[in-house]
Amino acid sequence: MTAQRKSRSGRMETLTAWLRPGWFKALGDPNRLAIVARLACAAKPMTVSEVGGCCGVHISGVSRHLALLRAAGVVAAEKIGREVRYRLNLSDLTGALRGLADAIDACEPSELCNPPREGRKK
Amino acid sequence: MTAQRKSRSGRMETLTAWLRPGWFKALGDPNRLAIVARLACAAKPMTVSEVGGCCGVHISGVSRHLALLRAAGVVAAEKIGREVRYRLNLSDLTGALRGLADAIDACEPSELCNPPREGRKK
DNA sequence: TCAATACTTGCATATTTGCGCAAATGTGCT
DNA sequence: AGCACATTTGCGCAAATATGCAAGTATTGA
Repeated sequence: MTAQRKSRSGRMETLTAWLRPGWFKALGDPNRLAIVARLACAAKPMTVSEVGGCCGVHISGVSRHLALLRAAGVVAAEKIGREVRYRLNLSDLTGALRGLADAIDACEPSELCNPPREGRKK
Repeated sequence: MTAQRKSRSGRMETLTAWLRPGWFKALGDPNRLAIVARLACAAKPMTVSEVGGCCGVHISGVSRHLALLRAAGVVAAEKIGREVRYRLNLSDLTGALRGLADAIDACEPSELCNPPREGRKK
């Protein structure tokens, strides 16, 4: 059993569980961040076309960005008729941020933190 | 004056101030995350060679990763003799994570969140 | 049924990125 | 000075990524 302890927000966590490259990678693009920002301030879920207005990218690119954010768990999608409404995964997102912060604080100089593997081939 | 309010952690913040692509990009690589994890659990600052053990990458690659993390403000470096000791920017890191979480929570459906520009040309 | 609308996906292209190797730089030691 | 060790940097390559355009798939409405 690895050393863990109650965090500020009352969860148990291990650092590496929060260190997901794909998650950060999803947020590591200016246009995707613009999309996230746009969704964060939206009163309600937005369609792809609506979201598209926030960055000067072709609608197909926006669609791809949203798909990627969805795959990373940053946003959620719901298909309604011929349109798809995207919204920020609010609690997951803030939960991940605070969880990671807590995990870093709670990190003891003993647990060997092994790298998450997910990236390129070599 | 844009709408802001005291956050859970007592700071004032705007969402876009925390949404820095370069920061997420720095953390969006498996090997760099491994490095971060390694440094997080380290009792004291580590040299490049020491850090290198945590991921199967040539030492020059590790050096580059650390330089990138440093440029992003994730780690700090101190040159001591012929070696360079890297450590996690602990408070900055957790502060950014919680600050962003707070900013997202505090985000009102009114402030237009304009995209941070930093990425590729077009 | 037909056309318009909303979104996704295949493809080609340009750019970025991660990597190893070798050379360069910097520092300590004898 | 001469040498070993630590780190950085130039270079080239292969893989990944972002993007636009065009074609494909649904779905709505006339």
